[in-house]
Amino acid sequence: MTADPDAFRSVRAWPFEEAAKVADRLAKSGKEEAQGDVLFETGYGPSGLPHIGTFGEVARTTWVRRAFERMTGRPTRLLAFSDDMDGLRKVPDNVPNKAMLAGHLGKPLTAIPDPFGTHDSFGAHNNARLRAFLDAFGFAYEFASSTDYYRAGRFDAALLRMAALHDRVRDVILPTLGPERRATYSPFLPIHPETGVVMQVPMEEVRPEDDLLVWTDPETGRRHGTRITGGHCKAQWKADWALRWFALGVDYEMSGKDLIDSVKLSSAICRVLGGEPPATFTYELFLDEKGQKISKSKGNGLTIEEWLRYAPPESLAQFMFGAPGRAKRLHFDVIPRAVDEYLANLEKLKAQPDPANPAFHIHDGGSNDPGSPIPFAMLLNLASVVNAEEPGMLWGFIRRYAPDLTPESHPLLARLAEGAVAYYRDFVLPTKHHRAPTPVERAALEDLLHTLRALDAASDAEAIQNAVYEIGKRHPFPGLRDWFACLYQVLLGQQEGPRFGGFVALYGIPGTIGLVESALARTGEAAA
RNA sequence: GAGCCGGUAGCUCAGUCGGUAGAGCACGAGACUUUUAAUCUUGGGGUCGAGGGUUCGAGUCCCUCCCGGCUCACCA
Repeated sequence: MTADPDAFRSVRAWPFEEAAKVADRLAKSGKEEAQGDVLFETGYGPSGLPHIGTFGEVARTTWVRRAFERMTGRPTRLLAFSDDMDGLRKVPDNVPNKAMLAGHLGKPLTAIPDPFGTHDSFGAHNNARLRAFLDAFGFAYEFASSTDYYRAGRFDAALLRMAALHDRVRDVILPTLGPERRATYSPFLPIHPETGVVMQVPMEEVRPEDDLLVWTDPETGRRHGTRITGGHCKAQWKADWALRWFALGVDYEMSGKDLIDSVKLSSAICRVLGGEPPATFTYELFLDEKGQKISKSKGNGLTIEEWLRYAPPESLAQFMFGAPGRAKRLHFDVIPRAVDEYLANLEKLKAQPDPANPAFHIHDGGSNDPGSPIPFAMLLNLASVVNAEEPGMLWGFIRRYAPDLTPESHPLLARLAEGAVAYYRDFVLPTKHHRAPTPVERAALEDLLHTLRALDAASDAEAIQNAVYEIGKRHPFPGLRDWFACLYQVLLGQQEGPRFGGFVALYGIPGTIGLVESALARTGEAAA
């Protein structure tokens, strides 16, 4: 597609609307020609490991970034910024060596040994996890470590400027704090020269001309002088965000609605420093199936591993694309719908590259993926009907439906078949109830057992079906329907089922014999 | 207290530029048949949360209110 700014401006898709915001901001601020790359940022807290929200934020930011490139033709960068210099507040639950970590509370994550023992520091470990996560999805980004940036002096000029404007920055922040914090608050957090702890103490003197902060350790009563620059102090969170925006010239950053106040405050600080805050975007948080908020400690909601167990990442991207400004329920039940929406959009994309199509963004403009001619919902249904234990059973039916489909020709379909089997195994199978046979049914099943053992292993579905049908007629069932209902309820544990001969042919005669044997061995209440 | 999002069929939701209210599921009826359905056809079901405004015309735009959910007011 040729870059035609006005055409893309009118596209009814939120990434283009966001891209227009970025373009307008650049035009207004006069940065249009001044600097080169337009900078998009996503930020990461120190303690959190990458999760499903991380995927959403990076995917969404990437879509805005690409839309902006199409709209303006300008080069961009995506900075994945890790706030790894932040002090460790509490020992996380999900790590080894908790006692060791407890001895390092308050220190920057990059100054704490790695509890996993695989990296130079806890911060480095978390950073590696983040990068591996982003790489696994093929995101294009540039990683940034806060510690590295501070130490390399990339914030020095901005820090000195913030020191020179110390009172004005405080004036912006203080009204938002409670009276207790207000008394001691400083946007500067010096690193203790002896303990290495990130200190939250009042500044007695802020002397940018001497590159010096003066403060007192409340524990020892000793006064310290700490350099402002060179990584000897860091900025408190909201000031830190503003400092970063100002120093790096961040043009776009999105965040959850829990950070609305922080965005406002950091924007105000950024302006005090003399910068223009980035174009920002607030997305809604996700809820679980009951409408409760997703909380890692509660364990509700859905992890990204769980989603990918049942469906490919494109379907998760489809989910993340839809209505970011709306609170959406994120649980297992939304997966089939997201998959089928994605499949439909993929087909539309292949027919015509429409920038309003979510798949256009997910595939950065186009795709020649053969997709899946079979909807995921149908595969799930099929998996349940045939009691699918592995994808090959689904493929037996798929080939009958469309002989030219193979896992090789349609890898996405193959992935969906695997997901459907997993979904069936995890959600449908546990609810199945194999009832015990009645005396009449027991006799018929024994008859079936002998018949199956006598059958030629190469018998086709029709021959098996006829044999099963004859057994039903030999025994005193009120109707043949009851014989087949017995087969489904006793053997498969479900109310309905596939044509039985076809099922046996696919499932195998030995396997079916096993089902009958275990059903006959089962004791317990017979159905009335 | 401040802010964000929502309220449309029994359920989950879609509804584009303001132009005669839609889908899926569920439910009802029918067709097909060696029991079945990855089959087909079809039906019923709506105060679009309430009120006002703009308009020839409002689910849609504006204002007020009600209800529900969430977030922030300590830290990041």
